[in-house]
Amino acid sequence: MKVTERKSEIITIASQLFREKGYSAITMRDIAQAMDIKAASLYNHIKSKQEILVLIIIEIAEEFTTVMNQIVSSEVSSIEKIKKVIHLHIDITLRNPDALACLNNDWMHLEDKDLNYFLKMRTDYEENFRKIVKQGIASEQIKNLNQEVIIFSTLSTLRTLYLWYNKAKSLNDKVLKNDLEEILLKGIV
Amino acid sequence: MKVTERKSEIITIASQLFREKGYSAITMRDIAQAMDIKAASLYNHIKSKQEILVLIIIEIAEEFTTVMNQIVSSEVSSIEKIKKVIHLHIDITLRNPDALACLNNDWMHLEDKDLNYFLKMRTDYEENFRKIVKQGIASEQIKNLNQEVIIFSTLSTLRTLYLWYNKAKSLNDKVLKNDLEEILLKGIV
DNA sequence: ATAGTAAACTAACAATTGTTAGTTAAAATT
DNA sequence: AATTTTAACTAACAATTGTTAGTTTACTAT
Repeated sequence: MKVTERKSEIITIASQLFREKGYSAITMRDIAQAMDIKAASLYNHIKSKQEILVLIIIEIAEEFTTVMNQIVSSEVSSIEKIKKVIHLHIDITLRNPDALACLNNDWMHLEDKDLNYFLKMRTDYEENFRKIVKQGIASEQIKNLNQEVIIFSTLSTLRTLYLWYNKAKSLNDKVLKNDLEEILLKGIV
Repeated sequence: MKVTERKSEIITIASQLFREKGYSAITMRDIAQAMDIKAASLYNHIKSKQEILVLIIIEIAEEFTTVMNQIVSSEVSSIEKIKKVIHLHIDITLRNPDALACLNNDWMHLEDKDLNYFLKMRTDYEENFRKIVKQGIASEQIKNLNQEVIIFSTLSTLRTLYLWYNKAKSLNDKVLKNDLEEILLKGIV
């Protein structure tokens, strides 16, 4: 199933619009207008509004899943694994901030098997992260604080990176990675 | 302008529904059904769908604004101020997780002066937080890392606390405050 | 040149949207 | 007891929604 030029234009523009007002608030006419065509013309390229959402979200989710699996099964310390997770989020966010916003805010509008597939990936991702943290606490590389609090405080920051994209853009990619690592691992004090 | 019993019921139920699918995806008929009445009956209590959104969001935003102003002008160290900000977020989140989700996800559907008012409060809030961090760096209580990265990593976690409400609920309020303080200030390593 | 394809168009649809008007029944106030 | 208020109802509206059908236009391959 080849993704044509025009089709990926739709996905890009839809991501931007979905990001601004959410999937439900954006109409096919909005998307069409942003592309300077009529709403009906969109259907030459995509099969439904829902398909656009699926294409935006699932690809990103799969990338997270793939790389997280590699990280978990790699032979490095827990701390190094967490650093890799931080880099993963920064990389994807800088490359695709709108799609990430959409993934974060509109995943619940996925339907049927796409929704289930997404939720499975999300749960697995968190479970993998939990594994890393557990391992880190067991090996005393990570402080023995409440595990869930560690997980959510870290993931919260990583998942909402897209909100700070504009500031992050003006930052050097290296500085961002470095300072974020430092803050998430060693705190601000 | 007194808020009647029934009116606050609508606000509570609407918050829950908005949280699940977003403002745009929830219809007046959805809200009515959840209250076991007809959509038209809602208009005996509220003047529009938009008014519901305003009532949900603005009250919370004003509470953040008020308390943040108190914190900034209090005579304690930067670290103590940040601790107070952490407690502020935890307190409001535990008390009102649905409204907070709504504030985070649906603020862009506010209109005209309500939108401007909200954005002003949000900017001021961030500016106040920035002041605290600046002061902390200047007095060498806070590490000299990129200021914006410190701000966004902290606020990201605090703003999405509502996502972890269920886990947080099972936690002791004191433990949550303590561990979150520790993590945000001194890191996990 | 001819035929085929890609991608736009117009027109229209059935369903759903927020909201209003007018009515009714019960509760509260006079 | 009479009146007003509260809060529900039914019915309907005009606008907007995602989508389909059928048509047209221009480029591509034969």
